[in-house]
Amino acid sequence: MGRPRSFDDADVLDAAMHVFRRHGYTGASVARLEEATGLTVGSLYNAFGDKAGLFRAAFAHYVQAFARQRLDHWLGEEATLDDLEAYLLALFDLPLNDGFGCLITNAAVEMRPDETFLTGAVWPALAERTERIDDVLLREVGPDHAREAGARLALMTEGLLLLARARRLNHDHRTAIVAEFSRLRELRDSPQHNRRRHHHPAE
Amino acid sequence: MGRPRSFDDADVLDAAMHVFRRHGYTGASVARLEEATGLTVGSLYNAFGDKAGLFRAAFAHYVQAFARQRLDHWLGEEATLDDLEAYLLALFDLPLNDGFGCLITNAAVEMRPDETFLTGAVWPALAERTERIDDVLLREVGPDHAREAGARLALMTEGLLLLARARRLNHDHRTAIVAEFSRLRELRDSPQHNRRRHHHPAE
DNA sequence: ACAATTCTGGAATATAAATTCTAAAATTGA
DNA sequence: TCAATTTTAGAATTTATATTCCAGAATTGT
Repeated sequence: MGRPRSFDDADVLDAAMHVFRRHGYTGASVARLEEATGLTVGSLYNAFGDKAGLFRAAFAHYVQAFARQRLDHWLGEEATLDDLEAYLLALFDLPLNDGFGCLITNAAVEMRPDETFLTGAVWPALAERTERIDDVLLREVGPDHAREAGARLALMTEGLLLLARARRLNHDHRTAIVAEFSRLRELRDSPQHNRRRHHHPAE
Repeated sequence: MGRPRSFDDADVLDAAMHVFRRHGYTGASVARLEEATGLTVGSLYNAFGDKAGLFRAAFAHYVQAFARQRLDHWLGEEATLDDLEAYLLALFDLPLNDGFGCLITNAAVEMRPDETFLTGAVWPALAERTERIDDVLLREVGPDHAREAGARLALMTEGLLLLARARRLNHDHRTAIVAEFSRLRELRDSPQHNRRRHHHPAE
């Protein structure tokens, strides 16, 4: 049924998502997207409708194949404070800290006027991140502290990603994260703390 | 020497800065800027050169007449942790929390590709904010803790402003700020803490 | 009062960008 | 092999937007 595509969707979206991450939505010209993806406008429009459609697909790809990947890797069911710390500290090194930031955070700023995209795509992506962090905290420091610690870490995480894009992340910020986690570990390990530790009764 | 301007620069820049804050740089069309400022393109271009020049002026105006104003008000030479807390908590209420965020934070994301503007305008504006916060902390919690606390608050502050633009700021974040400051006060008031309190010997 | 200067309004233009279109190419199923 | 279908390439077009231009208005200094 017709001529088959000469490209792999995932490859194209991967290239596109990096262009959008670097240049932003408006700064990413169709010419640049052609160059980066290796496709011509015709194919791009045939496959994704228009530039906005390509962006939606690239954003969804970033969330699903990149952000969620990292969440699954570091913040799974068994994740500890160490894992959560490692998840955040990775933002300080390559390949993550390449100076272009996180597409979700960037989109939260640039796509703000597009209510539909903001609430329909950005909010869920942000929520996924914070919920995963909250899950770890709930298990590790217990419900008494998880809420406050979660909100604090949410602020710090978005701050990290903002400063990463501004190329203003430095070693002091890293130290602050490390210190934050040594404090969270104290919270976890304090004996008089009536947290409910996470158990797997069936195992 | 020629016809005088029919408008006040500060008024125009005030209107322009709000347009840029809402819509971003590219999203702010010249037509919208005309409407908001009450000037026509001719006058706008005569006064500021081009759209980029108007943006630079509006950004500088935001920093000087708005952001620095707030810093001077809350984070002066005598500012305490209470003042710093109030400075941050104001971000949760109107008129500050109008859902469009901070022009500096927004520009850090959107203007990232413009190296000249990023390093020449955004970096100094960000630095002004963090340095003022650090000054307060240095006096209040002492040099031993100021560095770490400063980095943590820098992250939290940028996180606040990011989430404010995404319309994702909620009461938990507010609680996290309040909790953070009750902890900083403990640090300040802890007797065994060998901080050097701020004195004015000449007074 | 008049020359010089600067500002204003808005139409005209230029520029840059996204989008559409068309002919050719590559495939499948009959 | 041929009809039907989809993709591809890139030129042509459209659209949106910034920018320029110019004639007229408003001022100052001489």
